[in-house]
Amino acid sequence: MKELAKTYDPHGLEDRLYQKWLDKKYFHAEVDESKTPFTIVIPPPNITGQLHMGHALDNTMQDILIRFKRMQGYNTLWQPGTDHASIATEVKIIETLKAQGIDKHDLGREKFLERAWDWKKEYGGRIISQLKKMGSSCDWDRERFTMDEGCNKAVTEVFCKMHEKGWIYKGARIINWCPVCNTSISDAEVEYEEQAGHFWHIKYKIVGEDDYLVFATTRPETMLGDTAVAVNPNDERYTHLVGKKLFLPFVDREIPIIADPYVDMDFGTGVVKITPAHDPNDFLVGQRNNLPIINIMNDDATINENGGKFAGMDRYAAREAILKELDEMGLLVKIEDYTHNVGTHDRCKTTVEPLVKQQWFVKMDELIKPAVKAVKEGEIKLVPERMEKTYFNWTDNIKDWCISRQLWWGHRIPAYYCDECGEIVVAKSMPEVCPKCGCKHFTQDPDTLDTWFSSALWPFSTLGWPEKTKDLEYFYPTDVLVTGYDIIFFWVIRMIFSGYEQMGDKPFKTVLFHGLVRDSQGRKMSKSLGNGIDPLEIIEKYGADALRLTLITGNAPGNDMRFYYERVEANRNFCNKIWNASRFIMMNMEGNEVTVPAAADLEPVDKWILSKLNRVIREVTDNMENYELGIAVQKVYDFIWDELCDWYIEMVKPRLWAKEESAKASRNAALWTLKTVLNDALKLLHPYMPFITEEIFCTLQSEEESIMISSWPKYSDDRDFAKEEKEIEIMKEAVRGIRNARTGMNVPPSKKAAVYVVSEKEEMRNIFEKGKLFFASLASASDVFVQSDKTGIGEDAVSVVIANANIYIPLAELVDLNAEKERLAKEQKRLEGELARVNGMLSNERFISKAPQSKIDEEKAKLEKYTQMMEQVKERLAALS
RNA sequence: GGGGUCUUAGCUCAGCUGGGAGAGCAUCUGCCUUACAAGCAGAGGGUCAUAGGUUCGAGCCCUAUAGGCCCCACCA
Repeated sequence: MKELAKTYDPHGLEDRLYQKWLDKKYFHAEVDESKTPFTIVIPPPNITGQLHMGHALDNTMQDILIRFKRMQGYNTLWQPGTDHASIATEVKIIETLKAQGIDKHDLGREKFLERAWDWKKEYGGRIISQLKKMGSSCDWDRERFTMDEGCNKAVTEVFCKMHEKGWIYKGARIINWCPVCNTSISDAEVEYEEQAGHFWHIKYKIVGEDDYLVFATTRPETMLGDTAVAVNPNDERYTHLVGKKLFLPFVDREIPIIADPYVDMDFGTGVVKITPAHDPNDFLVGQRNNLPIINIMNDDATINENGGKFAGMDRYAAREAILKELDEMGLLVKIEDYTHNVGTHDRCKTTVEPLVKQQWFVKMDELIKPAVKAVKEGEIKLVPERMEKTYFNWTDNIKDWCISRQLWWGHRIPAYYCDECGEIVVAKSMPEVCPKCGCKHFTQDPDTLDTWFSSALWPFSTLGWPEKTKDLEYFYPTDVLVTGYDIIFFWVIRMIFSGYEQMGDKPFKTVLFHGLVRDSQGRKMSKSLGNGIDPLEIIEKYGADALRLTLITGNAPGNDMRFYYERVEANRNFCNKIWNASRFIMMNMEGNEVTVPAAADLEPVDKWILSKLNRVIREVTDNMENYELGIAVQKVYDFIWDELCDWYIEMVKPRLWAKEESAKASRNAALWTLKTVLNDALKLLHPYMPFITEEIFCTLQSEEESIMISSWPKYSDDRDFAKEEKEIEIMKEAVRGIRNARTGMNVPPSKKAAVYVVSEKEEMRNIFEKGKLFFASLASASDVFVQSDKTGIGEDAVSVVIANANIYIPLAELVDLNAEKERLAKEQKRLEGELARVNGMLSNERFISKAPQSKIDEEKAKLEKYTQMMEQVKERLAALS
């Protein structure tokens, strides 16, 4: 047998085992009709990205599920890949170019894209290698990219199909514009941020009258684009003015006073200036009232030619200039401080400018219906369930999705414009002839698609769609999607409606959400704060298993968690604990051929631990099936550390030490039990801690080639030993009592003493008789005497009361009678409390009549036990006084 | 404005369908007991935010209140 090193050192070991798994192709999945598939598609990380704690958590969860199901015998596929992340990547490349003094536009589209692909080559692989460090068992042979040939094909296919259906259209709508990134963005990409601003009260002169109309605005520069001023139709203050005109300064335009219900009479002056080109609400008012739309801004948010003398100024400079002039003209009535929410671009934090522009949109009203139905009817399950509220909140207020981006890195929109007549042709490739004018020259739409357009197709595009592949037929729909709740709108919903629309079926059965990993102070980890913790550093220092365990324990699905080094350390210590326990077991197996013991050779302790393990297997499996990953691993942790290491191994030591021939069968039974329990415990732990479990497993039994393809342990009725479990729990209680009493008396562990177990019940005497050997060792006893009365025991002994037995430790020279009385008095008080509680319950008639019988029986048993113990304590106290 | 979520031991958090409050870390006391001091044995520490309600029984279910966090919408 191989030997394990003396302390656990993850270095070297992790890379070696990961390479072994790769070499053996354990991660690879092929269609196999004889097996049930279990599929997870990875949320593709951005090629700009480095592995951060969020990825670490996300991928650990996926790997746990995949490894669990693989061991259960499913044909598991974890489909990996990366995302081109159009805007994020483009921004990064522009930055790099800028550092070299190159402007994107000078470089030109083609050269720029060459650079982008270079970038992909250089950094696309980085995150993948980092995922491997985590132990992720993805099928790397199937690695995909959102802009590879297959995904491109899927994107084009979807675009054309949906356009044909009329669900993708081009139109001039008000969209969110980022003047820094120079592109439109979707509603989901706008982040609202509270900012201190001002509320400027301005007045316009009423045409033909000597009067003015006062209104307030937070963005005075947009006045250049005003095409009306609105009041509420029910506002009697202004009814007489509706239909009249106002004079708009600077641009010398007369604009109407209109009535529209959008205006809130109680807010401000009850008058709103209407700028249809630069405000979403105003745009709607404009549509209702047929107002002209006057765009006053260029793409970089400077004022355009429609802004008269302010043309060319930046939006904020124009604001200052306009205010100054209005003030000079006496039109600025007052300035209020005002805090309001300002929309910013989530990527660059620039204040977005609502603009009216021609863009491509996805019509959402019909598309969303199956996605709503699926979640409502439980076809798709969200874990935790409360995420459904968030989901429906979005679907209930869905707006059309602006999908065109004025970027270069991404899927170019398959729309072609006839150079002659401007006819738009949407097609999979450049059309030959214009259907309208017969011309043969086309120009493709320069815009690209929102990066989420392609990731929405990820669950089926990666399996070969639009081709009807076997993979698609076999692995789709996938089983679980694991992701953060922060991208539920961006990605989860869009995958769901895309799945139903393109595949006619859900993309996955369950969505398992996790929260954010925060720093120890609860702050988001971010570059600007510099509080990010690099998972690779943690792996370097503590090992991937310790990191994985830290990310999974002590937090519930969908909840944010804080990251503490102390917790990683504690989990590293657990690694060491398993390592050493395994080392101990193997040391003792050395030179012994361990065989399956005869049933009669198994001692009660052996049955006790087997029975405990059996239950842990059932519970852990249940928890994992229900995605309670943290609870599950906590149970394995407790089982290994508390039951196996702190109790069972200690109980079994004397049997392992015994060298006489007559003890051989017992030693073999102990060794077999140790090996069996360790083996199954390792299996239960493997999904969480793949490296250490593999290393030990392979050392422990050379006949199996890897734990990751071994079978998941199963609960078995044959391993349910209720009687032995009870017996050993009684002995544990006795041991604890003795240790407690000894500590209370300040007896050092080195000081051994005889222990007398006195019980009138033969059953009790048998239990202790059978466990005498380990009982002596655990209770620091020089000798253990099991007897039915107090023969040979002096009164000056420490006594420990357990149900149906009294344990005496004669330590004449050490016993302080007063302390002993005090200890017993304390015990008496505790029992009094217990009895009061039990009696209270049992004397409550409504409890007796309404509580289930099992609960009543339970309480009755307790009453009996405590009554009996109380008698003994009283007796003992009487004897001492 | 709408919705969600949290408030449990000094700290960070678990606690599944209601049936005697748990973990890790920290603190205190003993132990280098031949797997492990990254360890072992023990101890202290909680009116489970507050107030009501449902129930034989509430940390868990319902209502209200207070405070924290988050999401969505956004009154110009």
